[in-house]
Amino acid sequence: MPNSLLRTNTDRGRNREDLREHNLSAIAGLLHKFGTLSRAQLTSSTGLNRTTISNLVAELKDLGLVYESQSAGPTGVGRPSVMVSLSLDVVAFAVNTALDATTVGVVNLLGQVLVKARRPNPANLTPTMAVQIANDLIIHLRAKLAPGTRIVGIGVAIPGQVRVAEGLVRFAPAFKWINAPFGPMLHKLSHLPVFLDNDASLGCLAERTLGSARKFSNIVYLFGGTNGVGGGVVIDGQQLRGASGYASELGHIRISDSNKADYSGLVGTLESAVRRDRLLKVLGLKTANEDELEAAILATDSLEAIAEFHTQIDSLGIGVANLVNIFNPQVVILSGFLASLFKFDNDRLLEEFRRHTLVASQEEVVVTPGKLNANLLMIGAAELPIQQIMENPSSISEMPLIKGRKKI
Amino acid sequence: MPNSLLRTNTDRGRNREDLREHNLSAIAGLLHKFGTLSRAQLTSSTGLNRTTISNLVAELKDLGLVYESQSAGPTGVGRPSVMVSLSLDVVAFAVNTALDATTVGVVNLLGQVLVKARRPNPANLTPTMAVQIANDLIIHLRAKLAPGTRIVGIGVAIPGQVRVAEGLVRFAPAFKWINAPFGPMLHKLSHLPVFLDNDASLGCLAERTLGSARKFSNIVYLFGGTNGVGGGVVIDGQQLRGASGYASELGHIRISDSNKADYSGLVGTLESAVRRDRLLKVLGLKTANEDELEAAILATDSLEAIAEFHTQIDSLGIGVANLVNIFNPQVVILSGFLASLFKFDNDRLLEEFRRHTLVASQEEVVVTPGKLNANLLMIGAAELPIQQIMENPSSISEMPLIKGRKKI
DNA sequence: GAGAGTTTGTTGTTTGAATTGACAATTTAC
DNA sequence: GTAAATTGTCAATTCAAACAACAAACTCTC
Repeated sequence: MPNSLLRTNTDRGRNREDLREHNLSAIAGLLHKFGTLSRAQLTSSTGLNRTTISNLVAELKDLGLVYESQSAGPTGVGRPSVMVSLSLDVVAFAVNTALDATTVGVVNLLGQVLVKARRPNPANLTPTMAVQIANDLIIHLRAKLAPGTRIVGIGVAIPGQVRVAEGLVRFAPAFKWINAPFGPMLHKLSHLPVFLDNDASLGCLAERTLGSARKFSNIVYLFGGTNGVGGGVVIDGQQLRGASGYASELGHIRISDSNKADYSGLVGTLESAVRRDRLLKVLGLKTANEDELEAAILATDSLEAIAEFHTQIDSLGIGVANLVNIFNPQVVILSGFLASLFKFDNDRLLEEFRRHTLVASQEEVVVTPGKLNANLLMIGAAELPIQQIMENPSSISEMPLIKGRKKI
Repeated sequence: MPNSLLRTNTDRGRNREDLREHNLSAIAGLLHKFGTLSRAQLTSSTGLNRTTISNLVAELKDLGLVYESQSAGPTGVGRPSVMVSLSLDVVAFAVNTALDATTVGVVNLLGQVLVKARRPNPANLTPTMAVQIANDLIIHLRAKLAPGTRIVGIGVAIPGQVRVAEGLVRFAPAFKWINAPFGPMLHKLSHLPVFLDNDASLGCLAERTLGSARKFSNIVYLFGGTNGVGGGVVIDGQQLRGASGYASELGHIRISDSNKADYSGLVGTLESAVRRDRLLKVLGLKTANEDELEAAILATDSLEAIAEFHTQIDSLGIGVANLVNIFNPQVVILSGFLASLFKFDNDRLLEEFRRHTLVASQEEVVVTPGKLNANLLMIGAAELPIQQIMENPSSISEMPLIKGRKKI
């Protein structure tokens, strides 16, 4: 008897409905990646017939997911093709529950952050309080949405390990949460679909959607922040999540015999060797935001500081090398203060990286800093419900619509 | 304009033909995983209609990929369902080009190795010679195949890095090959579809098909052999290959500050710390096959040997921990002499592993030795062309068929 | 052991998503 | 201004899956 553990979606049969949904999804996905495309481009990209594209686009239009417009400039010989774009009236809420504050943003399908709201968190934040604050901010922002706006759900970035499928925060050291059912709780209050993921994984998703990884489908992403080093991995366009959703804990791979511990108590790890607090210390800073820290790193001429940079860069090089050997990605993105270290001396980092990788694996890899900063997690978190819609376009009709007379 | 780098198969539209092929593939895939299944089980597993299953199975039967039979025992209330099984007349060639010899086997869709042939390799084996030897053995075995047998292709296990999509051996240190187009060369001689992959990845594939990983779809596999430590990874049922096919070089992740080099010249890696030659040395052996080595490991009471085992086990524990943090798999399979070390003291290995993993990630992981030994690479290599057929069942009609009167 | 109840296989019919073919619309090239 | 090229649209066609109805083959009950 087939075991549920084993049954994957490739084993499931498909019917005509699935076929239709897949093709709608293919169009939505192309538009999400490339922005506006002509119906002719959709035809050649999907390999479907002109008539079919026409039909599918009409359905997406009825669903309110896309709109059509005349092509602007000259398009060459022949009748100009109709341009298709993702609707601007469809948005997702992005929630970032961080140590100091909760931020909620409204993000549209293009990844543009339309509005943000922020509220400081009290000390000893409990899951219940965090969910309450997030929901308050959502209600606040929701009231501002224009009539005709469709809400597709909530994406939440959590600094910790998340069981993605259940929306469970398995362990968040910053808050000392263990097994907090954040997703179901927020759903109960908001009555919206809620999706959770680890913050570093969402940073990766953001860079993939709008940042340095846009052109790639095999990506390793490393983020260095105040809570340590996290990571995200994309394999053939799919986010690596693992069996329970805990995968891509790239900061906790052991790279050294050292007994220095990281924020989770593991010794000799990448996170224990590449530390923001030690950078602040050698630079004589107490606190600094990302830009300030980077400016200080690039400006200093303290030998002690530079020695510390070198040590950390070497460790980072080893970490990157390990990940390249393991994943053979097209691109490695360094974000947060890791990007600053890279900018300080990228030659040194690349040299150390090359020294520890197999020749073949390092051939075509690009190591590059991240492009997004300010709204990184907003974009990444919003991407979770947005991806859901892209995979299942017709489900948008069940999502809440802001009522009232639509402005023209 | 859509960039070819970005266009994935999810962007491509599907038509009725694709739908049909997917459903044929779903049935073939289920049979490949579970062996014989009834039409009723296929109906519930795929979610398709009885009529449709009947129709699809009939087509697979016409293709010669499956056969039907009466159910043997009692099946409960109601009319007994017809049993469907994969045909026994469809085979693949498996080639293992190793340092000492080339082995070719004939493997059926059930993963059973029907015949094998082996020829010692000369010293300084060139790619041309290796391909020639493999093809000779294939011709030899092909002559023995019964009339009515369908050949679906050749799978080749290579000890080195392989650009899978092109069938190129990028680097094989054992033979000192660089950029050998093994796949195209063998195709030219044999006129059969040829698929190459790294040997450790194929070991993983074999354990997944018939061994310890059968029930899992998120797998980390580590193999220790005479050429060092290799690995394979399966994520949501898909083999990890990376951008070029070089991924899952798990032996070359750096875990220590040590300057000891591995077989590829990288220092401080898992492969440099867990070494078969040092095991042989402390055991006073010159050579040993897998079984002999394992027996010696489990039998010795030399304190020096045990100390070496402990050192290697600790390193292995760290390596496994890193991989669990990165991949969050359901199972970690240790194969080759790594399995012997595990059997020597699994408690020590598991303890070291747990000490270096995050609590959540280690929760449900099973660490276990591999189950297959003798025909590991035969099964894994054959799986490459077989998977191709499972994904594209109707393509089997273009594969060569042994002519003559079929025996009954 | 006969009949009720259950499950599966089969046949003819229906449904609907993609395709095809023909023609109209709109641009560029000469 | 006409030819060539490309795209949009409409009616008709195709065919894979589903549906409805019935036949077949089993178990269970009395």
